Amino acid sequence: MGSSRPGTQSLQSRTYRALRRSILDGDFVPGRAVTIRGIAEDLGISPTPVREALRRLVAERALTLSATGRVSVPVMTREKLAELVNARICLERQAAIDAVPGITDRVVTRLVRLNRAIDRAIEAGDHRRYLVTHRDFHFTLYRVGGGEVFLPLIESVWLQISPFLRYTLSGEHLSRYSTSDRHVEIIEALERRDATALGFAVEADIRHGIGALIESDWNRPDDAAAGADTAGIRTADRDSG
Amino acid sequence: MGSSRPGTQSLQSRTYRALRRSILDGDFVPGRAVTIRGIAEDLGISPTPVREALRRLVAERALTLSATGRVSVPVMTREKLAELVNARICLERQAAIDAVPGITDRVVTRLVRLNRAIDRAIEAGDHRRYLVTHRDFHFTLYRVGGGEVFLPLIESVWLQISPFLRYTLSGEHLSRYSTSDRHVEIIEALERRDATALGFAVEADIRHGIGALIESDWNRPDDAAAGADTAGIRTADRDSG
DNA sequence: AGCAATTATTTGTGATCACAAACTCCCATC
DNA sequence: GATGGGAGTTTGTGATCACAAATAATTGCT
Repeated sequence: MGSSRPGTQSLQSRTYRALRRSILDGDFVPGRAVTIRGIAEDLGISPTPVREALRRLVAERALTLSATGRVSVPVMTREKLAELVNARICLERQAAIDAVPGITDRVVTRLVRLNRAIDRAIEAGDHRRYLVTHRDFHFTLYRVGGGEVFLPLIESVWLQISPFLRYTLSGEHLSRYSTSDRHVEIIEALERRDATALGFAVEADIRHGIGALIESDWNRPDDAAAGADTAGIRTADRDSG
Repeated sequence: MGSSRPGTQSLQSRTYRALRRSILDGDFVPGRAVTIRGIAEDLGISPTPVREALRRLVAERALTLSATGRVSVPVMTREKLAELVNARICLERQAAIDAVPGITDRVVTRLVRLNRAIDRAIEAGDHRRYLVTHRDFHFTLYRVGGGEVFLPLIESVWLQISPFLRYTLSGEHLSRYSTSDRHVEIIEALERRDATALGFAVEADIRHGIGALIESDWNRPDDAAAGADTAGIRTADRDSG
């Protein structure tokens, strides 16, 4: 309504999408504080729509709200990562299984193409492109059967994991923990329309792709996290009661 | 910061909790439009914190945002309910299983007491009290092992189902589809610390408690939904892309 | 130099206002 | 009587402002 042109969507919405994409692409550093006015100035808009976008991301657990009302990128802990992996497994396995009846050869072809794109990104060492194509692969599958319930839940979990991937999936990790071979299992199960095998393949993909990193030394300090609370999660959400 | 007293929490937060409780308790009628200024006037506050609270509930999928920016209580469809039941099963089964290591006799005792309270609410035909105690039973269990990942996801699913329960769990349904016996199975599995049996018990509880209603004639028109879009879900979320 | 207290700046919160789009209601027309 | 158009009202959006709390910077003291 306050839009200048009819076709234009709200500023809050565009701000939300921009921030969300930045988070998913790994641009947000865990522990970093995010200020309303700071983003508003960067985008050249008023604080109002920025506040709404941030609150929405907080509601989706992509960002955390400190006890003082400060918004920041959450810091990962081993316990939280283990929970996130569990959540990914049970949600995405179900979403994949639900997709089976709607799978067409066209979808499988697209997944094969995306998988090749993932391999190319890994070979090129292109971290950002890896994240994008990898995300595209999974959500292309889940979108087939998933409606308006599972996809938002899965997206919330991905948003919570993404800032953490910034550290783990860089350098040698990117090539070592390649998920490509697991994706081949997924594709083969899809070609056979084998829901059970697909479920196991998805679980294996998630568990080996991220779960293997739980025990690695991912908790190294980071230069960009200076001045932030690195002692643990300060996700003292005032509204959880 | 804008709080008048130090101990007081934000207006937006209190508004959010009030609306959320109303939704969970079944006070919100599916299809009904919710206006920012309307609620603001009811609460005697400015539209600003109300807008934030509503946007948060929209982000948690408790309310839907129409293409024109109007907030309303979502209308249930068979497909969506089936998805929600699936989501409940996979999330809550996992949450229950994760709770097993932390189960103490104290928790079991409390669950037994809550189950008696549920029975009393059913006998008394107290719909509201049934919803409250039933919710308390489940979340008491999930809180034991669940951290900050599973609980918000489960809460989001419950928020989506709650407005729908208003219609189904009234009158004869309340007594017929009593979940008490399934809860006994849950308690027995907990006493044996049997995670596998617990998972099946939770799944059975959800599937028979709500899933059985999918095929019943729940889609009857409602007096209070007058003037609302009853043809289906108008959840044209502008930000899903 | 190290540390505590004080000042200055930044930041979130909530109210108010202006604007345009959407909705409602009414009436004219077929 | 049903339908289409137009004035009046309602509503969401975003900007701006005032205020208080929180953080940062600085000063003063030991």
